[in-house]
Amino acid sequence: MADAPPPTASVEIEEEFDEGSNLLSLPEDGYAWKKYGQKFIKNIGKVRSYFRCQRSDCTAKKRAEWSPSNVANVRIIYEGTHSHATENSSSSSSQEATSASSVANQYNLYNQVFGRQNNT
DNA sequence: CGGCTTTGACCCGCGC
DNA sequence: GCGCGGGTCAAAGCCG
Repeated sequence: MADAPPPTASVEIEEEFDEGSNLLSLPEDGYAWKKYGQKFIKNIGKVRSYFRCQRSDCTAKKRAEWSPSNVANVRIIYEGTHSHATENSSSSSSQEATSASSVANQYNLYNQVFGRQNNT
């Protein structure tokens, strides 16, 4: 059986968020992501950020794409699969991908990409 | 002090 | 065959 997840999958899921709906609240999956690159794709006229799971056993990747003129509209693309549960250790049971309603804001993507909170 | 983040440069693949 | 784009890695800096 397919023990190892088929790396053939390019993009798993795409989610779109807009400020008017969630108001600067990226869907924190509860995973720890490490930004390893950011580039402006003129082909689509958008900025693309690349995130990777910090776990060594986790090959999951996260991609953030938004327009420089509309940073409120961010498209998150999840690539790969997580081999470990979320850091949000709540119910060590099943993590339903159906409702990822995690209110965990430990990682603010907006703070990572749009500008860290420089509070003095 | 450690950890994480950021930027630049380099590399490879594909298209024509 | 060459050029360009996209993607990744590395190093350094800063913050808590």
